[in-house]
Order: sequence, then C-alpha cells, then structure tokens
Amino acid sequence: MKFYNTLTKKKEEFVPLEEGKVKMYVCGPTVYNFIHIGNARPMIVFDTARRYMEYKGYEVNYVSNFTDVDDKIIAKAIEEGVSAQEISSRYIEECKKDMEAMNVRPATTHPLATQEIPGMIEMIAALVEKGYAYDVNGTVYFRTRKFEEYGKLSHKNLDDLRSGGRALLVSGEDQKEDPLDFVLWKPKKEGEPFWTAPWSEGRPGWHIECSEMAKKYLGEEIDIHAGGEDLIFPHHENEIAQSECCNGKPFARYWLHNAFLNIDNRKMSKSLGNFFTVREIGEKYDLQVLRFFMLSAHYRSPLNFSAEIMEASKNAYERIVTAAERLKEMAAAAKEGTLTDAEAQKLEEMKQFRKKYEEAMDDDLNTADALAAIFELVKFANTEVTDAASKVFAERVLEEIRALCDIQGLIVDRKKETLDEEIEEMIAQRQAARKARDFARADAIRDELLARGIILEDTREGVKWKRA
RNA sequence: GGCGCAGUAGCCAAGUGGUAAGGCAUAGGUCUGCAACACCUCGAUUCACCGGUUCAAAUCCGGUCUGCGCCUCCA
Repeated sequence: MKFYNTLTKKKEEFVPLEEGKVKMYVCGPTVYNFIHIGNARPMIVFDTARRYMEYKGYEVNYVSNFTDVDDKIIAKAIEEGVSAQEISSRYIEECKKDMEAMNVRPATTHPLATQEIPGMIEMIAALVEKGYAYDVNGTVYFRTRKFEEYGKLSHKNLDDLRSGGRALLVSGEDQKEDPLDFVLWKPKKEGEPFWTAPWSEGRPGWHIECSEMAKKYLGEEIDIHAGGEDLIFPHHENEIAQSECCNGKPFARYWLHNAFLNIDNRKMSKSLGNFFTVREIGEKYDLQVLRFFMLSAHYRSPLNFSAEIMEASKNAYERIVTAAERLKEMAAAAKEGTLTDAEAQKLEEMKQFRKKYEEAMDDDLNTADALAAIFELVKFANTEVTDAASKVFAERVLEEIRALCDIQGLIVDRKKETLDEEIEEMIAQRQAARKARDFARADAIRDELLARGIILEDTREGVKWKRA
C-alpha cells in the first residue's frame, strides 16, 4: 500500500511504526456552524482510507478533533447571546448527525480542544523551557527560526515567506521577535472564555491544540497525519515545529492532504456566497450520493461540485444499488442448490475485479479506479446472474459487491421507506384501473403521484416506487 | 513576486514509456397497455498547443497558451 507523502513529495510504501497498527490523526472542523461540503471531503476520504486499512488487517487508532474554542465560535456566541460552549456543543452534535448520514464512522476518539488545555499548557511550558518559545506580556510565541527544519512540509524557505508575507509586518504584532513567529498562547479579551496559565489568563493558539491531542491519544510519533491541503501551511508546518521541538523526535511519518472542493469551478467561500452545507445537500440527495461523488475523483485532485455532476453521481450510484437489489431478488427466487461447474468457473473469473480494486486502492487510494472495478463487477453481475442462476451463485456475487462497496462506505441496500396511506391507496387504485384496462385513469393517477414526487415503476414483481 | 497543481469524448474521470479503464448523458435494441425503470449494444486513429528524446510518448524533456490553488482564518 502506497501513499503520497506531502513531506517527501513522493508515493511511499506504507510501513507503520508498529506492525499491524496504525496511528492516524485527521484535523477536524471548527464547530461554529453546520459543516459544509468542503469539510466533508477529508471526512469521507480519510474514513475510506481507514476502512481500507482495516480491510487490509490493520488495527487503526483514528483520532479526529473538534476545535471548540476559537474566534469564530466566540463571535457566533456573542451574536446569539449564548455561551461559546453552547455553540460548540450544538454544532458538534449536528456534525455527528451529518457524519452518520454520510456513513462516516466515528473516530476512535474525538477529543475536544477545551478538554485538553492542561496538556497544551504543559507542552507550551516545555517549549518555553527549551528556548523554543517566549512570553511577551502574556502572549507566548513560537521562535520559528530556532527550528531549522521549519518549512520542510510546505517546502518553503523562510526568506520566501518573509518577502511574500509583508502583510504580517503591518498587522500590528510588532511584539514578535520575528514576523514568522506564531502564537502558542494568547491572553483573554473581555468576555472570552479563558483558562489560567503561567503567562496569563487566556486560551491556546490553534496549532498547539492538534500537537497536544495527537500526542495524548496517539503518542509522540504517529504514522499518518491528514487534512485538507490548505492546512499544510501554516497549520501542519507549525504542528511539526511544536511537536518535534517539544518531543525531540519526528512527529508524523506520512502526511496526507486532500485537494479542495470547488463549486462551479470556483473556490467555495463565504465571501462569494457559494458554499453549501452538508445539511442542505442532504435535503435534496441521499448523502450516499455525496459520498459517491467525493470518491469519484482522486483525493489529491481538485473536485468540482455542480448540480449536473451531482445528478450524474446520483444515477451512477443508483446503478450499483439497483444491481444489488436485483441480485437479492434473484437469490430469493432461486431454488436451493449447489454451484454448477460453470458458475464455479465464473466465480473464479470474478476474482479479477477484487484484484483490480485492491491494486487501485493500494496505489495511493485511487478510489476512482476502485469504483471502476465495482462497475465492472456490476456489469458482470447483470450479465452472468440470470433467472437460471443458483441461489448460492447470486448470493456470492452480491456479497462481492457488498464487500467492495463497504470499504468505500457505500451502502448498497436501498433504504426502506414507508408511504403514507393516501398514497398507498392511490397506488392500489391505479393497479385496479390497470387491471380493468382503464389506462387513462391509471395514467392520470401516475401523473398525480409524480406531481407529489413519487415515481412509479411497473415491474414483473409488482409496482415499485421511488422518490423523484 | 515566491511555491505548486491541472488541461484526456457532450459532461465527470482513471491511466505517468508499449499502443486510451469506468460512469453520466445521447442513440439503437430487449421488456412494457403506454411510459418509466432495468438490462444489452454503441463513442477518442487520439490525450490544450509547438518542438525534442526514443524502436515506441497522453505518459519523459524544453517552450507556449489557458484555468486554479497556497504564501492570510479556512477542509
């Protein structure tokens, strides 16, 4: 299994620190609102990475934080006249609902920044002790130039940063020794939540949170650290500086970053007003469709979101679900019996799809290719499993589709939904009309149901319906 | 200004030296009271453009054009 490592700019064979175990940290969202679909990309992509590693037999300790103290949370709290804690706990709950709807499994641990302050203070104190940090009037800064390897992740050199970062010099933070120095601890402002530390009453800087939580729940050295590509600089660069200076050893071995999600070919942003929350998309689509869409491109490629592409994703995902449903019906209808020789031969042939799938996933999580393998398997199922197929054959093929989809976190079982009585009654009336060959009335009822968002399909097994 | 990414059929998207996966849409067919659904079949002599290397290039090298990202809170 290979991963592209941002640190080395190469695809590298994955070798964990401890055989059979993976320590993985994924930067989670700041919870000041519903998560947007951009937040969803790393959640889905790295959840899939986790599922695949587990499939390969690794025991994965997966840690993903919630940043629950931050300027934006405080601003929202003031706006609503409630506590910051109320805002963060509300949106953590909402985020968990969205994750469940996207079939993103909960992390092994979801630490909260506010619950880990003592550890952060210890870490900052250690950095001050070692001369890597300094206190100016209650604000503690990291002494960036003291860490010689600073810039190794983002492949920047400090002088380039300096010339490009003129804005930093005029931002009024002239108490820093160097414009590149970043905040580890900052004093409270009036009305803000605070904790007591040796330097001031205040709160930690954003970067130190992840360093501490990774250390506490995974250890000083971890296997994989992942997140969105925008976090490479400065967030992850700063984490490396803090952790390696504090712990005196390399921090994470593999750094994985997903590319951005654009909307109609433009970066999603508040100022452009072109962002969607996961919740909004969920009103229009099953979030499995969003998951399929996210996995249809490689995670390191920019991905464009549009209504047209979501429709295409919906239809493509539906093809898999329909194939699985058909196999279930075949299996249910078929008589018990043993595999024929021809079927046994076909099952041998079927192994090629799993092989292609694993090769794709082993190659830096090429989910687009893995999905292609699933579609080839779907085609195999549709053509090879016929009315004459034995029960066991249909079941084996179904299990194969299910297994490969499960690693992608794609659910192949159609959700059971019930309709209200009035609609059930209309369907029954239409069936009666059809039986009486009163097709005009049958079609009128069908049109009426369509207007209400119910699509009817007449099949050999009876009338089926689905939502438009 | 510095660093970096991308350009493959109408659309989405794999493929990084050996002769273009897969999906959506369209079309034709099977099925159907008619539809819809589902299934089957069909699409690039060619990979933004121009040169070069090679027996062989979408893949490597140089250049051009276009789009985008990071350098500042951001997944």
